Formats: sequence, structure tokens, C-alpha cells
Amino acid sequence: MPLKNTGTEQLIKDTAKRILFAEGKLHATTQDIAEAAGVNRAALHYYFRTRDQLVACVFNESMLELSVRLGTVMASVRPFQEKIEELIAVFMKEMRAYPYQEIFLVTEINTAGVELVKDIDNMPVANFLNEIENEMSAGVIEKMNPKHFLMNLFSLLSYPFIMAPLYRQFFNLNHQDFDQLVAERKQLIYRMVFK
Amino acid sequence: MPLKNTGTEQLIKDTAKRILFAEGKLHATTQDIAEAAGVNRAALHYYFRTRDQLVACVFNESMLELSVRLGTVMASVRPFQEKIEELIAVFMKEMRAYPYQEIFLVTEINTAGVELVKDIDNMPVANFLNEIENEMSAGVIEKMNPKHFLMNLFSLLSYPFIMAPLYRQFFNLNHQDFDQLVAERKQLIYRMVFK
DNA sequence: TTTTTGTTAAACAAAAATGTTAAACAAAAA
DNA sequence: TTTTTGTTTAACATTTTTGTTTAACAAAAA
Repeated sequence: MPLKNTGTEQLIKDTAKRILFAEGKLHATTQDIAEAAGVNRAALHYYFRTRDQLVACVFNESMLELSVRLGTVMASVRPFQEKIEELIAVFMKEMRAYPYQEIFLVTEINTAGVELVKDIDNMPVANFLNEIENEMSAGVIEKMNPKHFLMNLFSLLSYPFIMAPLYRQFFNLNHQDFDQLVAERKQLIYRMVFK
Repeated sequence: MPLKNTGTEQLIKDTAKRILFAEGKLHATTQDIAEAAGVNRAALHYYFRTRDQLVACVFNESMLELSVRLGTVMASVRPFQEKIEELIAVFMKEMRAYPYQEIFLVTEINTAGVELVKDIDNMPVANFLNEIENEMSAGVIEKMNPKHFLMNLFSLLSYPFIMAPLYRQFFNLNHQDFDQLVAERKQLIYRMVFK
């Protein structure tokens, strides 16, 4: 609980997030993180006691952040199509910056055996599912289980970013060409969901 | 290079794949793997020298297997629509059994810094991209960059399996209900790509 | 100024994970 | 049978990673 706040605590968290979520190095040690942050490894202990607590902290913040991001976009008072547009923009930007954030969350859940995380507010999702269903009835989008609609959307948005290292292989593309390719997907996805 | 072959080597590899690809425990130690396989940890060293070599072996086999699976489906001599049907069936089955295989590959590439893996045969993919383009010209499927068509397909197929632990949270579903939901996707995806 | 508080680093200690060796055992070959 | 070969185990050694302690330092407060 530092009061003077030289930003070191935040720096460590941000660095951890960069290494884990952006670089996708899920096996990063405390050394790796401290080094990348330009601080002594003991500083890490000073702020977080243990590696597990640092990881737990990053996990919780990330989980909350994801929840808030979802909630904000879904609960915003705007026409449906604008909302979807917003959702695509927000999540694509996030995936570009932190492609492995959700992967980190899932592998943490798998290793730590966190079965059901409480305190997750599902109301925004539940309400949004209803809104989707209404749009389907109105004929704006294809009729299906609205959960599928959401899963489709997030799949199309997220997966190519995560698989980039493999897709560059299989498509024989360099970084620049691949980045250009995925940049095209913003419009493509929008057109896909509104058939 | 065992000649007697008691199946232990294969058992170790299979167990490693189960823990890494199926259970998604990407931090598994040699202890974890040996224990799960029911062998002494030294047996692991006997067959693979080091942990890194075991992981490298699993990585290479997995990479090859993925490449072969892709090639087989894509190069099969069948009508396009049947091919897609086959592709969906094959990859969904694989994702159900080993949801984290591609994630493992990607995170390994990220940590080991394997930039470009040589010896990957891209001809099947290249040919299939042409085939897709022809079908687009024929009006069977929506016109777009055929790479997007493939990325869309694999995204829709794969992502929900990987995100299962999170989606169960956000949708408030138990395992059984979620399994039923994703089972519906086989038909849904087929209908989606053929608009 | 001295004191307090927050912060950092260096050195050390403990634990965890990995790697090595040598010996025992079983089955096939000589 | 004895010998050889492949396999497995137990015990030990090393390395890596993590955690702890102490002291030093800087800035604000008294």
C-alpha cells in the first residue's frame, strides 16, 4: 500500500500484462518481468509479496476489465447496428494490442482450477442477448440462438489475431501483409453479421 | 531409440499431449506428466533426454499432424461443398478432443521465438485458396479474399471451444448445456458459409 | 535539522524443477 | 545357461526460480 506512488507498482503490472497478453509468453518468470520493467526482482516482492499474487492481481484486473468493457459496449444506449459497430471497433483494437489476454485467463482457470468465478455481473450480457433476439425478430439479422450470434462475432474478431504466428506460416505472409489482411476484417465482419 | 518397445515412449507423449492440448495446462512440469503417465520421472529423461526435447517432440509432431490434417481435407478429390462439410466435421472433432493444441503451438512459437518453421508444405493451402476463389466466381459463396473465408471458417470452428471456460461464465451455462450449444454449431457454420 | 515513510537494491535462503548416475530387473539372444 | 540389451527405478546433484532479510537511500514531515 504505497502512498508516495512513484508509479513502480503500475509499471510492474503493465509490464506483466505486456509480456503475458501482448507477447504471449505465458511462462514468464519474475526475472523476465522485473527485467523488462527495469526494476529489481525484489521490488516485485515489495509490491506483490509473491509471484502468485502478482499473477492473481493481473488476472483479477483483466477479468474485471473484460467484464467492464463488455458491459459498457453492450449496455450503451444506441441503435443496435451502431452498438455492433462499436463492439467490433473496441474489441479489434484490444485484440491488436493484447491478443493473448483471453488465452491467459482461460489457461489460468485451467491450471488453477478456478471453476466458477463469482462476482461477475452477467446482466449486460443477458440484456444484450434479448436485444439481439429482438433484432432477429425484426429481420435485421439472421435468426439463430443469440448466444451463437455473439460467439460468432467474437470468434471472427479474435481468433485470427491469436493464430497470427500460424496463419503467417500457412498463408506465407510477412507481418506487414498479415496486418493489412486483418485490418480488412473490421468491415468484413460488420457486413457478415448483417448478411 | 527403443527396440523392445513397451509403449512407454508413446504413453509419455500421449499423456503430455493430453495435459497440454486437452486440459490446457500449459505450465505442466515433468513431474506432472510423468505422474499422469504413471511412470518415474527418469523414464522421461531416458526417452527424451530433457524436458525441452519432449516439448519439442510434441510440438513437431503436432505441427506435422496439423499440416497433414489440413492437407488431407483440402486436397481430397470431392465436390467443394462436401469438402467443407468434411473440414468442419474433422476440425470440430479435433477441437472437442484437443481444444488447446493450436494455442500450445502459438505460445511455443512466441516463447521459443521460432520465427518461420521451414518444411511446411503450403501447396494444399495455396491450391485450396484457388478452389475457394473459383467457387466465389461461380456464386456458390460470398465474394471476398479467400484467406478471409478460411480464417472465418476456422475462427467459427475453433474459438468457442477454446473460450469455453469464459463463455460458460458469461452465459451462465453448465458443462452439459454448453456442450449442447457448441454441438449445434456444425450445421450453423455450414449454413453460414453458404449464405 | 532529525525523523519518518516509502522505495530500492544487494546478498542470502529456500523451494521447485530439472538433469544425472548407478544399480536392479526382465526378456530376448547367444 | 550366460550374456546382452532395453527398461525402470531410487538416490543424488545441479540449476532455476522464488522468497526473505537487511541495509541504504530519497523525499516529505516534524
